Amino acid sequence: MAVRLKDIARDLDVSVMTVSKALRGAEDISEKTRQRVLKRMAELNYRPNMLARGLASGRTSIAGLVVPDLLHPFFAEFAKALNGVLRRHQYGLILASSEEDPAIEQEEIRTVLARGIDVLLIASCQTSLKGFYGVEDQRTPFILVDRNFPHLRASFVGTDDYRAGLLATRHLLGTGRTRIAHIAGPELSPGIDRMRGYKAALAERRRGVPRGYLIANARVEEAGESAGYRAMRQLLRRRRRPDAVFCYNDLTAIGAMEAAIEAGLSIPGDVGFVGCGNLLYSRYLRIPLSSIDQSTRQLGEQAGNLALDLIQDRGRAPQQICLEPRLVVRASSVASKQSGGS
Amino acid sequence: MAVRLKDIARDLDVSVMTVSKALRGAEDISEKTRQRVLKRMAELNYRPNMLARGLASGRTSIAGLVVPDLLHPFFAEFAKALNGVLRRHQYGLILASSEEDPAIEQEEIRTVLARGIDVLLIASCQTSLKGFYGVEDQRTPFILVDRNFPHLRASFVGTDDYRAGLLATRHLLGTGRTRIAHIAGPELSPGIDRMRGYKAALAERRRGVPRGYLIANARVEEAGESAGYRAMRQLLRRRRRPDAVFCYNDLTAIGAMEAAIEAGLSIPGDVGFVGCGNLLYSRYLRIPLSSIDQSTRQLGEQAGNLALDLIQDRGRAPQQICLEPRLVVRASSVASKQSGGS
DNA sequence: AAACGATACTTTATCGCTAACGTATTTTGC
DNA sequence: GCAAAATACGTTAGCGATAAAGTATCGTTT
Repeated sequence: MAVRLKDIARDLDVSVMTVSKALRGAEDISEKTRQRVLKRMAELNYRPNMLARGLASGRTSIAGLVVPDLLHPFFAEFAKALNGVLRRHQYGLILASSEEDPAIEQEEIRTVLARGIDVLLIASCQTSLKGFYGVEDQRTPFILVDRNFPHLRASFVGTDDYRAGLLATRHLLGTGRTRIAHIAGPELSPGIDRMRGYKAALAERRRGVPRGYLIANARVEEAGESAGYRAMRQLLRRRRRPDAVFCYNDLTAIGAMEAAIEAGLSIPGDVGFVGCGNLLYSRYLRIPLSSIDQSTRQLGEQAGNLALDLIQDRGRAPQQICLEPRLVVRASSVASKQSGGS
Repeated sequence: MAVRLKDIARDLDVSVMTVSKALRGAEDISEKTRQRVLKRMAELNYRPNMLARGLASGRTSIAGLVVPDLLHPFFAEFAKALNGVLRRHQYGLILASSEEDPAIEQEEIRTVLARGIDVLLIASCQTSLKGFYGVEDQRTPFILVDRNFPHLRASFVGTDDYRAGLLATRHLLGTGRTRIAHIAGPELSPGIDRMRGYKAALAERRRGVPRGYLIANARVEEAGESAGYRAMRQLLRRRRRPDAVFCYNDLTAIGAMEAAIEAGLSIPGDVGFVGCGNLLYSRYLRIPLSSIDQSTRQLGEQAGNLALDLIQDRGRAPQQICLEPRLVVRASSVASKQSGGS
């Protein structure tokens, strides 16, 4: 079996407690004994049993992350950055996916909590706060990621989605488009706020949303491209077809552009597109996609740092971190541009 | 605090052990008592403390996964599928990334092992077996994923990479190409085997590898596209430039195609490309990419099932699961095709 | 009716580690 | 030179669960 404190204690003829203290750098240990202990630990390749430590100390050095979809590049990138921060602080990451299903999400939350995680990060797909009761009355600190609940006084790390919608739509207006449609996301904060931004940008020009130009698509997350494809087909059936579309995210935009190309339209000539998320691959697409960059990596890093802070100081007030979105212009919205941005 | 067995035992005036047995469906409990216990558990929303259970029973219901890069769509897709299988069996997943660094990998392996995982899945970036000593002499069963060590008698789940290279290169030969280059991957089993397949396909036509047509790129994984870009630039400097390139993976191919387009070449007219991995986005690229599909999702599912099997039956002999690769032809290699495959 | 076995629990002893307190031994102050 | 304080270690008592073995209670068998 694995080496235990007990083994080292026996070897050195000291108590288990002395070894434990030396390991964790406690104060009341002589330098000499500590060195003896550490030496022996190195020889035996000792690693503390984290289950036992967690059970005894109440801290596991594990963070839990619950996302709707691991495969979605946004969450993959987020998870990677988060994991990097955690690793550097000797923290582990236990991962769960809700598959965009509120019921699974609740179950997964309970499961990871039962594993004694020190902090929970969650990109929730709950449409109401109801589903959050389980988390709230736990002692475990938690951070909402990407999707916020306006009336929940909780920590949040995400994008200013209202501004994202604003920037995207302003950009399309700025390129002279007049009939701008929006393929909206699910009814969670990002989708709602991006739509609000879209409407606000139109309102700045004293415009409203043209009838039938707002496509709601509750299940857009699950099948980004195909939902985008279907939504675009719907838009193309309008009497006056739009000359630009702001899409909830890049995957949606990919599908929407496919539909446009299939219908024989030229991009960005006949119709311009802007997505959101600025996925790694968006620049390599058939028509490089203009997008709103969310600084996903920074989001992951900030979330990691906040998580560590919350563990350190349980009493700390919830903190809201909202990164500024940034427009990246590529060929899908502006003719002259071959490619651009990062 | 959370509800414990002790609380339920007190409420029902039975011993903790009785409650524990009722919970786990042991035989020597009366139906009546079991129902009483389960009822009370439901009322109190009881969840067993998995740390305590793990410590006492030696089984944590957690699998560990160590990958080189979470962001790489192959591993993201694999992880998603794996996680799906595990979730359905009430297993958790603890995730670690080696960032393609053998030293970090070893550290992460030790870390996850110290957390008492029941099984380890690992896509290793060790170039030699040396780094595997730590895993081998543990009791924890493990599965090699994607990257195999030929002389290690261990379980493996991955692709027949030799055949992948063969299929890709045969396809390019079949479209009448005569000067086929290869941008190779790192010196791990997939890279080595795909290259072997490439050479074998050429040999079938009594051809060798033209001088300078084989670009080795040790660090290709870390920065797929930029490495592919650089490699292609190198190929374009040859006196006779290649008329086709088989790329180690799709990311490499994306970068390589960028370089070709930048050099004013037409794809697939002047030069054809085939990648490997068939990423979700490969069909939406500027020029839809022909690729070798690895059935990544199935890989994840099979790995999950094998992992569960290994936990059930520790003595079981190592099993090697090698899925058949499948060619997906798109516009990057054949002019007429607009798009194809799935 | 004694013996047996099945049934349905309970008791005891860990799992490996840590928090909190306890106790020798040395150092310090005056 | 003696008490108080500091130093360095040890003891005890869990954390919340489970494995293994122990014990009442009962119906059955012969």
